[in-house]
Formats: sequence, C-alpha cells, structure tokens
Amino acid sequence: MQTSWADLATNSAPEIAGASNTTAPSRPVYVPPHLRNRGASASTESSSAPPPPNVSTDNNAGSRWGAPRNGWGNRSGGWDRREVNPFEDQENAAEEGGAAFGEEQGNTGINFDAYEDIPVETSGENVPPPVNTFAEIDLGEALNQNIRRCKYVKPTPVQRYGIPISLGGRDLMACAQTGSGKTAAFCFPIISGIMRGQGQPLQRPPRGARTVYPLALVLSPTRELSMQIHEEARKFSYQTGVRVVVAYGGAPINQQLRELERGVDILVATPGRLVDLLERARVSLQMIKYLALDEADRMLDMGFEPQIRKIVQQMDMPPPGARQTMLFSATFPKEIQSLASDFLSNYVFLAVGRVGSITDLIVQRVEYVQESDKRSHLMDLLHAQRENGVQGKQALTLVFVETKKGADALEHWLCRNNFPATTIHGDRTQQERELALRSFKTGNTPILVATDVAARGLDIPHVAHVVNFELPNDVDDYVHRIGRTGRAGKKGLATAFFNDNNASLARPLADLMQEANQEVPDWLSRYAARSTFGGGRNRRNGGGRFGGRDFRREGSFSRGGSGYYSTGNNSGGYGTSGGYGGGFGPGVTSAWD
DNA sequence: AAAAAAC
Repeated sequence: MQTSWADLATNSAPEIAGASNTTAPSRPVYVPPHLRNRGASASTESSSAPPPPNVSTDNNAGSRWGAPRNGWGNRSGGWDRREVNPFEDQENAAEEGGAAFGEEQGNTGINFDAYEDIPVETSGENVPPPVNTFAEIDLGEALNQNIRRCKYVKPTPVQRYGIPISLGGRDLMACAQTGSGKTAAFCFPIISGIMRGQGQPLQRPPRGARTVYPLALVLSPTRELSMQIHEEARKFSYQTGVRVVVAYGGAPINQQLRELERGVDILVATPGRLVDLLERARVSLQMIKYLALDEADRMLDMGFEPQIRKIVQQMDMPPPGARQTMLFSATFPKEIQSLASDFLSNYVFLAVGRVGSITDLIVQRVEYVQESDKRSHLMDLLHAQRENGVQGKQALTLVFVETKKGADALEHWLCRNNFPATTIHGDRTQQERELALRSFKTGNTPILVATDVAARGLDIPHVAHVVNFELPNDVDDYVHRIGRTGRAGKKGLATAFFNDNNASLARPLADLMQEANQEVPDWLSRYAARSTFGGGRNRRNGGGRFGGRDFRREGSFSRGGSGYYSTGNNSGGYGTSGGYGGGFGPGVTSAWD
C-alpha cells in the first residue's frame, strides 16, 4: 500500500510543529524545500548561511505539494538562485542534431525491453507492492518533469520495487548492480521525502558557525562514482529546491566547503573525505533522515568498514529507525549481512537479477594469449575496432589491467604507436583522472586503460569493447568489468586475454560464460576440467542469478508463521520466468528454490 | 598481490 501524503503529514506532524513553533527569531531558520522560494519576503536574520533561504509567512504547509499556486517549479527555486541547468549539455547536443554518437534520444535512454525478463524477489514483513509506471507513484510535478527530461519512460525493476518500499518509509537492503537504475531508485524517495518535509530537523542547529546539516547522505566507494551520483541527483532535483553537494578526496577541499556552506540537503561523499569533514565539524549528521550506501560490498572490499561504521555509528547520526536506510550491494556475503543487521531496521530485502552485465547483449570472447604477445594482439583488436567507428570517431574501447604501473606502461606504448589512449588509476591526480574520463567519454581519446578503479558502477555510454588485457583473479570483478559495455540495452563486446597465469579463473569463467549462453572455447573447457579439484573455491557467490539472498530466510531470523515472506513477483512479467533475459540456460530454475 | 581512499 502506498502511503499517502496525508498519512505522512499526520505521522510527522508533532515533529514539524515542534520544529517550527519554537523558532527563536534571531536564529538561522531552516526552511524545507517545499516552503522555499515563496515570494520575496526574504529574511536577513542569518549571516552564517548565505544565501539566506526565504522564510515564508504562509504557514499553510499542508497544501499538497506540487500544487501550482506556489509555483516552486519556477527557475529561481531553492537555496541557490544560480542553479545551473544540469540538462544543458544534453539540450545543446540535441540542438546540434544529436549527440556525438548520432543518437536521437540523448545519452540516457534505456532500452526497457531488455528489462522485461529480469527476475525480482522481495522478502520481509508487509512488503509494499511494486508499481508499473512512474505515474502510479506520487512523486510530484517537479520530479515528474525531471523524469521526463531524463527520458525515463518506465521504471526499471529496482525502481518498480524499491521506490514504493522507500516511499512507504521502510528500510531497504537491495542486491542490484549499477546499470539497473539504482541511483534513481534511492534518489527519488529521498528527494520526494525532503520535499514533503520529512527531512525537517527535530531541533534547530546549534549556533555553531559553519556546520552544515544535510538531511540525506549517500556514500559510495570511488570518487568518480560519487561524481556520477551527484550529476544524476542534480538532474533529478533540478528546480525542486533540493540541493545536492558532492565531497570527495583528491580535490581542493575549500571549494567543496564553499558549496556546502551554500546549503546542502543531500550530501554525496566518499568515506575518507566525509570523515575529514566530520572531524572538522563542518558537517553534522544529526539531521540525517536518509542514508544510502552504494556498492556496499565494494566499500568493504576496499577496507572502508571502519570508516563506514564510524560515520554511521560513532558520529551524531540518528540510529536505525530514526532514519531511513538503503543499503545497495551486488552481493550479500556475511559482512554485508552484519552491516545490514546493524544499520537497518526491519528492512525489506530486494534482489534484482543482474542487468546489462551478464546478458546476451554482451558477446564474450576469451583468447589464449601469452604475456609477450598481448600488446601486438591488442593492436590487432584496436585496428579492427577502428573500422567500426561511428561518424568518424573510433568506437570506445576500455582496456583493463591489474596494476597502476601496468596501466601507465600500456598507455605510453599505445600512444607511441599512435593509438589515442589515456589512463585512469589511483596514482594519477584527481584532475588527471577526471580529465581522462571526460576525454574518453567524449571520444577524444577513444581508448582508456584502467585499473579496477573503473570496474564498478561507472556508467560510460557507448563503450563498444571491453578488453581484459589482464584478467582479474575474482570472477565477480570480471563481471563488473565487462558490465561497462552492453549498457542500457545496447550491445557490447568483451574480449579477455587468458594464459597460464589465469588458471584459477578457468573454471568460474567457463561456467559463467556457459550460463550466459556464450561460446566457450574447447581449450578453456579442458582447462576448466583440469582445475576441477579446485572445488569451486572461486565459484560465484550464492550461485545463480542474484547476488545474494535474504539470510533471514534461513532459520535464525525466521519467525515461522505464514505471511512473513511476501514475494513480489505476483505482478506479471518479473520473477516468473525460468530463463534469464535469454542469458542463463534452462538448467537454472530459481535461486530461491 | 593489487586496487581504492583524507590531509
């Protein structure tokens, strides 16, 4: 059941009343986005929070938001009158007669047909039912307009299921990949909730000079991913009055501080920089109403657990239950389960089949290449690729290597041989990283050599070819890497260079390719058969289509009784098919059986 | 073993 605005308003009425009636006139006044930008009755009481939000004398906050009379869809909304139009690039591209790659739909269009067969499972108490259209969700006119601007026609599975869960006020543990529409799935409820006033502070910020009090926090593992989430969130919140700020390391902190001081509702951050900001007391988490952790398993892999626990449990963030938490992870191993039980309160578990990474949209090839032959072999591939350029530009090729040094060396070699290449890895300055990514995305440098910093989450449209110049040791990393192509329903090619150094990957790689209906070379099958004694040590987590399953189903947590689990696949189309977007063989029935 | 992430 969808919770209505009236219910939400009633539930939070005491908080709102408490907050707005005890206002001492001389204090900085928090004005929720839905009350901002009402006429010109500007208050000048705060000198510490420029520009001062307009304070409305109209206390009729109960008017259904989105009502046209307030006109908060107009251009000057929110904290920041100088809000830059995040859709500008896209509009310019459209005027120039299509993007650089000759698309009519801009670069955010998603081929939704590719999502039709994706299996979805939910479990937990009283799971809110999924929706089929954005129109069924009461997101408000401003947000709806941004959805149209983004050219989203139809919600993806993680959105169909996840948004009603979050809008219903529930915590969410979601197993889903990037490329599944995750960012919108957690941004829409956050933005909508803040606009509804659900993010209203329970108490005034203390007079502490330059501390800011975001209402929502989004954590992600890499700087580039944070940037990407920020860019998307800015589109979703355009002209809603909700302000999104990003903070990550490697970039000058002063600029980020200035952005924060201009006001922040949603803070997107990498853990290290956020801890820094918290220790400097420039950010306080005491007003946090929404917490989203993206790529949680990746963050743990990278050793972020202490910092994440510090941020969530040892600073001033409200406890589970007093905030709404959304935990996203591609897999659901023990460490994530423990994070889930510590950070979430009576959550709904949602698992969405892999999207865009392991479908038949990606043609996977494995070639046996000795180390000494790899460079010339790569050159052959790139020459072939050149023929496939669109509009005079070479198709984008992403080349993965294992080490930072290896990335630099390969880039230099490619450049020396007149291949336009650049590289992204952790030893480059943030400026260099961002330049490299931009240059690659625009097609100016159509070859990008990367370490695993670029393996997860990054959404680069038009990557035609992913080359695993050096294969990772973990097949999950392979899955993430090749997922950089074949995105948004488009076709992609993934080529891997395999040799004796990758013996441990033979079995899981062959299995994976078989599951995805790919042609497995005989030599690889033989290789895999030889390494059978390995005993599946490198088998993929949980086996099958989902990254994990709700461990509460497996005993300890179970409360018995009927109706505890409610599967969400009762609304035709999802979860019922035995196949997997054509990608998985008939032998696989359901990961849940 | 290497990758990532704060100054």
